[in-house]
Amino acid sequence: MKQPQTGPVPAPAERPLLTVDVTILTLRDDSLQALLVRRAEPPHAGRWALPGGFIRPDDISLEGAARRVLLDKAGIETPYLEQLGSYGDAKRDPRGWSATVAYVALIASDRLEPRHGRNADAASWWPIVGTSVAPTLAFDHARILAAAIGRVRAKVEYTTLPVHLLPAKFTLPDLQRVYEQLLDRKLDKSAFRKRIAEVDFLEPVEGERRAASNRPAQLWRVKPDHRTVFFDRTI
Amino acid sequence: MKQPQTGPVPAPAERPLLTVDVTILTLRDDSLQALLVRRAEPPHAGRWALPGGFIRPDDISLEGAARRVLLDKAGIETPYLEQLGSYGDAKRDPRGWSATVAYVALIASDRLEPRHGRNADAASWWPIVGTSVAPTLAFDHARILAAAIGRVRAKVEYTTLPVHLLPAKFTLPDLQRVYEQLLDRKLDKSAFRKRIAEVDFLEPVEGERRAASNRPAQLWRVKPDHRTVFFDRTI
DNA sequence: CTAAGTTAGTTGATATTTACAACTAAGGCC
DNA sequence: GGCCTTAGTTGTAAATATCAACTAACTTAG
Repeated sequence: MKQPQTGPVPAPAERPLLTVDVTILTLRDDSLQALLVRRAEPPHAGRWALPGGFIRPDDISLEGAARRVLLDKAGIETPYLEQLGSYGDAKRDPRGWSATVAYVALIASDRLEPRHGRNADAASWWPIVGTSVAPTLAFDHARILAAAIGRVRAKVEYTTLPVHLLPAKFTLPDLQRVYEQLLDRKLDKSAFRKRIAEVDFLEPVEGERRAASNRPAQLWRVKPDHRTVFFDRTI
Repeated sequence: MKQPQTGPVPAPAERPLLTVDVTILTLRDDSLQALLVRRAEPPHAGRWALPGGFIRPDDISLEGAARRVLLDKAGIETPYLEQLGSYGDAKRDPRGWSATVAYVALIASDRLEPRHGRNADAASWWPIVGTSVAPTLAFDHARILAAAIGRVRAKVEYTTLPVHLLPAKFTLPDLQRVYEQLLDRKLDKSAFRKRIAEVDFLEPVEGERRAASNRPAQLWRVKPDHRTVFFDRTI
């Protein structure tokens, strides 16, 4: 009666717990920040944690569950969402064998709701310092957060991902500043613009420019069908 | 009684099924091949599938479960193993809400056991054509396999990952041939050697050379503490 | 109304890297 | 010993990156 592929279906009581946890990042006050929620119940009651939750029978998919969590905990809809990886072992949750599917989400600060979903009081934004955040996090969330930061920083080097941290319309100097903040180094203006032009994912917002007490800058938006594109070289 | 972080622990019967599935790749007969097992039991009885299995209470971690599956199904121990991603939704398995954590494994063909573990008769190697394999696979395994191939091909461009498809000792022309096979294009010899030298992850096996009816080539091995390294540029 | 200050956007000169091919090296084979 | 083959290195032209200077377009001060 052997079943080479998977073995028999495990009894319900032997099934591990399965959750999703989301690292939501935004740029506020010139720093990268993550949304954390304070846990009300044990385990780790009182500790800050990544917004997350158990997979429920009415979720349509893992990504759907991540979107549900994002909407419940932060009132945030349809940001950039990418799967980071899964973390699971017998010990990470005292309630039993537990696995979590971690996601990274990016959102422009102008798209944040004034009130963060239904649990606004328990949620707040924390600046990222290095690869972590000031408070001690619940479970293995510090490790997950560090991996999320690492993923984002790595992708900044060779993709257009940072556009998701900007409003719908932005200037090229805006975009360059975001790259520079995330990479923590200065970029050459002409080389930067050449890369952006090469991958051809932006279109000018005709007639609109951002005025200040200097030469106004052209406004751009991402082309309608845009997905994150990769540069031939690093930025 | 609200629990902002995760909600109440779901009743055992509401917990999704959780599996690991592994795409094991090797280079045999000058082609990239994946190990598949034939399913004996429903669902999808008779179909070929990625080796996989349910997470069991005695597994120590997700990666541990992937290693167990690899050992059970293919008699393969400690190859290169990397998490690919997770796939889960309400419909992918008729038995209920199901998620799988997918892994990619690479192994040198000289490390394959003559008999593939305990279910040798039900397991066999299939050449990769494009991004898939000849038989129709069970569940969503075709999609997972395609993602695994894509991941490996992408990483070949900018990492030392292909060393894991070679025996412990190999020559630089051997290594270049592996890169060329995976990338499906010719590489420049001097540029290739420059990249390899830059990242400095190989050491010569002193005194040993591979003889043929021509100039013998230096044998190399990866340095003891080696992990996959990234090139500054593409290979 | 003009000059100064500031940031946007472009251009060009120089240094570095890449691509390509030719070259030398070292073995077996006849 | 000459020839064939593959290993490994070197050199040169073309492409690309780097760096800084330049022009452009606005506001504000006087």
